[in-house]
Amino acid sequence: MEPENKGVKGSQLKNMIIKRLYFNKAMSCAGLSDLFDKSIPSIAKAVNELMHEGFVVEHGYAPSSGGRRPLMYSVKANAMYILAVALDQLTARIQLFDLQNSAVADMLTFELKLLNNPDALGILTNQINSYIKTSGIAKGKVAGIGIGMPGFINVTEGINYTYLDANGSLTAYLTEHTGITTYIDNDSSLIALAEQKFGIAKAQTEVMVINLGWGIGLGMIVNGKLFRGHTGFAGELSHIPLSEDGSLCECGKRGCLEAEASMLVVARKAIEGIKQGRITSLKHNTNDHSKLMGDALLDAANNGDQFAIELLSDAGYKIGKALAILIHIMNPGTIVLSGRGAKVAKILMAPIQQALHKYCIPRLSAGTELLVSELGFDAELVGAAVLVMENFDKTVKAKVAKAGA
Amino acid sequence: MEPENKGVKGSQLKNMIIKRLYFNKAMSCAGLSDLFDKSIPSIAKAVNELMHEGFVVEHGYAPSSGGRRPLMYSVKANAMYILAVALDQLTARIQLFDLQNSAVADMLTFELKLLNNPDALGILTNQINSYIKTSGIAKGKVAGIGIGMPGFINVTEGINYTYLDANGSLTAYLTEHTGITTYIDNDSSLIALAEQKFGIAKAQTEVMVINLGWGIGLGMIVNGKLFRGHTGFAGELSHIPLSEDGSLCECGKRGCLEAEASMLVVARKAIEGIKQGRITSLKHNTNDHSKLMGDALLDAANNGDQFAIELLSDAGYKIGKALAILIHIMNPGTIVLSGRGAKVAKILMAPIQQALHKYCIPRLSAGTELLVSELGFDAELVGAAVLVMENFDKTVKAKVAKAGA
DNA sequence: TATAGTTTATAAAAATATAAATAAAGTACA
DNA sequence: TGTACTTTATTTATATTTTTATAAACTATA
Repeated sequence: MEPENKGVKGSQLKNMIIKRLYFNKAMSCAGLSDLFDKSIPSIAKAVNELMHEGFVVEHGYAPSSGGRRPLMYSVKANAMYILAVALDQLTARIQLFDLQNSAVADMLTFELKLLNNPDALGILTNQINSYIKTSGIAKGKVAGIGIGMPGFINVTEGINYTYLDANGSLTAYLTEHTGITTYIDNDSSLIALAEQKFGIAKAQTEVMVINLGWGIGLGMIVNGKLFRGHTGFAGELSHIPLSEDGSLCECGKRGCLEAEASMLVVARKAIEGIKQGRITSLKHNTNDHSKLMGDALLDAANNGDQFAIELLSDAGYKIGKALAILIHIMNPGTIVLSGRGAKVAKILMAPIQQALHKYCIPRLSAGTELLVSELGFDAELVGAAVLVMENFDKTVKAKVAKAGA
Repeated sequence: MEPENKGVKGSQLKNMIIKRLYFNKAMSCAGLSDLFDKSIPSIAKAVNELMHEGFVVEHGYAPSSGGRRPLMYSVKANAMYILAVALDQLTARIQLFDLQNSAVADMLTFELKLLNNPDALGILTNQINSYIKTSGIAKGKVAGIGIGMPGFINVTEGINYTYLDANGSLTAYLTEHTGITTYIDNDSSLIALAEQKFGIAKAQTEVMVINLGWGIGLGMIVNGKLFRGHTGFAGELSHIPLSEDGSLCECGKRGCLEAEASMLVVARKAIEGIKQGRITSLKHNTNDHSKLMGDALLDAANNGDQFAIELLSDAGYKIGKALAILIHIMNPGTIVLSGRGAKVAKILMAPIQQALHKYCIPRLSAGTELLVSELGFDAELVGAAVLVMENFDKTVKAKVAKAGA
């Protein structure tokens, strides 16, 4: 009936090629042929069409590997754009990227309280719309919106059961009110995705990414893909029973990692210590609010404050014990320390390694590399952009407005 | 050059269909078309060829779902056979199955010590060859040999680094000396595979299978597939740090699950208890050997012996604590208690559930079903057969001798 | 510096798979 | 009981994809 449905299969191959060229810098027809298990003529045809449509450009010749040099192709950076959104409990960040993950507009940061805030969704929608308008980029050229946020999320339905109640699917709501296909996922999952696609764990297939925030999150890459478990709760590292006699956790149990080693708990310990007269540069920080103290504490530790380092080392050892358990079960190739706390990761490394030596079978810990994120605080935004392109080959919808020369 | 290479793609589709019909009892052309994303004519052609070749037979009409009833097809049971081998430290089992997993020859059981036994591989090879000969089945009709065994195994290379040194690839050796393509895998992994394909966890995608043997093994099904981790050590549940002050484990650490709750440890505790004069029916069992005591203990518990039940309950509670950790990290849909100890699983269930209540976040344990294996001791053999058919679509080799009417 | 061997690219012919049309066999409901 | 709607199966014409052959560009080696 509809003529635009013709050749859906062919256009799917083209979408797969765009997606691949987004993740890899450049590829040859031969490489794509191997990857997709399609003949070289088929790939060449699709690539040529994509060039004419303005999505792909030639990228020069790669060095020979013993024969004729392959002509490389890469995606045209400004053929499409991706809107990335990163939310935490209090703050929202919005950033527009091109297809080479370069920012094409200044990042927008604004306060957005998620908990018990019925206005939050409306504010977010307006901010997204006005941000795109200000950027001067046509909506038709935005491939999608990716959103990372805390809470328990049903990815396929696009529902966050904890925050931003949209009376149904949050992504459906945003897709309708922005005119751009929207995807959401858990913040820790997106950080993991970013680290595996563009970060320190690039191309690794078994990666555990620790999101050191106010809580302790875990994003799991299993078999090269995000793993969420049967009901979406996988990676609840923060509430495994670590010790019998630990302090009481908000979840009602004792000895949880989060109740012993999260940045929030460390900050509270700092406040307590100061009240009891501990000598520390944090003393001058009269602020009694845990989260502000947390930020101050991280900086103090990096500046050599002994009390701050002591508190972090204690937390690190406990994190290490949890990682030992994780290594035994998952045998990951890589563990990445990421998130807000990544900036003190170097201080955490020593006690973590110490705990791994004590609690890990050597042949197991030997197979796992412990690394610190280089993306840092940007990881969640990058992950949100990745989320959009991860879904790009599944989009059956009409392709983004023709790219033009 | 070689004409038999022609149509490899088409024959691969046919192998995929045979594999699918091995796992599902019967399927229609429409169903296969959906599954493989191929057109119905393509599937119909392949199915008809397979019928003429004697691999597939009609299986009657399925009930209508609102339209014309689909004609179902199933694999011809005696078109091919599978040789399954299950090894533990001391005993070997060999069994020949048809494509409907029915035994077509009596099971062969014989002593085979794996540790420090240079003759083991030769004996096993001879036993396999003579078993097939005795069965009267032509070697050309055996699709493959699947072997499950303890030890650290490199599946792709077919090497067991712990036992049965073949001076290289064990599977290559056996393939050469039997003339039948051979595959090996870890015993716990194969038990998991069996439970997911033909056991209590059929068609589940996130399954953790506990192999309650002399040690405590874990086979992991993630995303519907066996998961082995980055270097093949995933699922080392038995050596995670459970408590700070537990007894010393063979691995050199303290508080490991295996040192607290394995059947071997429970048996040792029983021997000790008897020496200290505990009242128990096991008293009459003068045997001081842990493994024999273990078997006696399982039976005594099932017969209501209070001392045996007490020991097992204690072990069960510790296993439950470990499962709580596993649930937090993996969020599996199903946990199956399988292996040698499965016959006392009902006794273990109560203390395990008790531990889960104590150590698990409710919304997590609510998503996981705890089940007892129905395959029992046969699981490893079934898993070994499954292993062969799992690889059936990857076989590029000349197909098994024509099935004939 | 030839020569043989690789790898990549392109154009034609050949093989293959799919969509569309049609038929067959059933359900659901007025 | 008949009509409309589904689902499955088969045939044919069409479209697509892959071989195959050929050429081009480069490496390695005698």
